[in-house]
Amino acid sequence: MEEWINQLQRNGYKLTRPRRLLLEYLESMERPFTADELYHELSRSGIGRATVFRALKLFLELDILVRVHLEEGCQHYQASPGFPGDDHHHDRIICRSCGDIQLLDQCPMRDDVSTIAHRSGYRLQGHHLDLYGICSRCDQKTHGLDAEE
Amino acid sequence: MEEWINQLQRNGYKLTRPRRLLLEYLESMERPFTADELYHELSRSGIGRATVFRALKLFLELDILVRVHLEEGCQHYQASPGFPGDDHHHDRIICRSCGDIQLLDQCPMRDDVSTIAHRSGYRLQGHHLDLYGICSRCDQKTHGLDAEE
DNA sequence: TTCAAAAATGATACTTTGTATCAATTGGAG
DNA sequence: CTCCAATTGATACAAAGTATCATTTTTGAA
Ligand SMILES: [Mn+2]
Ligand SMILES: [Mn+2]
Ligand SMILES: [Zn+2]
Ligand SMILES: [Zn+2]
Repeated sequence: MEEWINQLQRNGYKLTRPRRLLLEYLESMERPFTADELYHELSRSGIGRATVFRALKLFLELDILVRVHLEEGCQHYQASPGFPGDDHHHDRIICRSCGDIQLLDQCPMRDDVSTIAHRSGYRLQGHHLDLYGICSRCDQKTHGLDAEE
Repeated sequence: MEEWINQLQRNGYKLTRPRRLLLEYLESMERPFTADELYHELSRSGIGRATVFRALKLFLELDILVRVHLEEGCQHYQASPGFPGDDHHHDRIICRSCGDIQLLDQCPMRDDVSTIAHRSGYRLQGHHLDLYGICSRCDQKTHGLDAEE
């Protein structure tokens, strides 16, 4: 929270009432949410729809939020599990049951990715990786289902 | 094309005039396109907007198309560089300049991904990987830019 | 070849997600 | 405190996609 506020101000953005409310809500939400959810939750406080979308966009840029590409589309967001301002290299693991996201503590890419890319005629710049699975919490509830890989 | 039509009928879908036109267009398009582009191109032939979206969805499911998550959103599509009906494990490399997509000939994941996931408390089910870079064709045009990793 | 059932279509209206505009408000540097 | 750039909320709009439904096609069995 403090970190988020610093992140805002460090980049020259003002800490406004709407933004503070949004950050507070964010802090209390452990699970992914949609823009709509956020809006309906906070519109009581007088926050406008446009402001919600503006803030989401800004928070994504500042790495305060991450977007979760669930199957249905791109409309879910979650507080970034990483630290704002780090190198933006976020390999993630996402729970297919509850949507929870964790950052991987190490990049599971082989050392020769660059070579593999080069075989396809590409000069490699970066990657985006999402692992999918079941988190331990959900695993306990649902017990023994499909495994792959 | 033949393969695509088989893929449709094998799964019990009818080969209709709109679908044939869409597949023909698909075949002729090497670069990613949007639903809108597709619609405006084919609406002259009397194809409805809803049909275009229905077909896109179907073709994605049948692995005839892939969706490209370019920065702006999820709205681009391209003929699948893989074979319909294969194992659906498509690690890709995408050109940041022209949007071209190639499938990787091998999975660049380390052998111990599963273990890495387990350290985060997850039972691993699969992954989605996109490498980003510059294809050789674009590389020749734009010459010497930013490299990462 | 005909023909009926199921699948698919196109028109239309609607929803969701997001952006542009703009007058009114406010945060925060000085 | 004051002032101005940044931000806001309202409104209108656009893009992306879905639900409904009466009409048309496809296909396969007779
Ligand atoms: Mn990585
Ligand atoms: Mn892989
Ligand atoms: Zn979970
Ligand atoms: Zn290229």
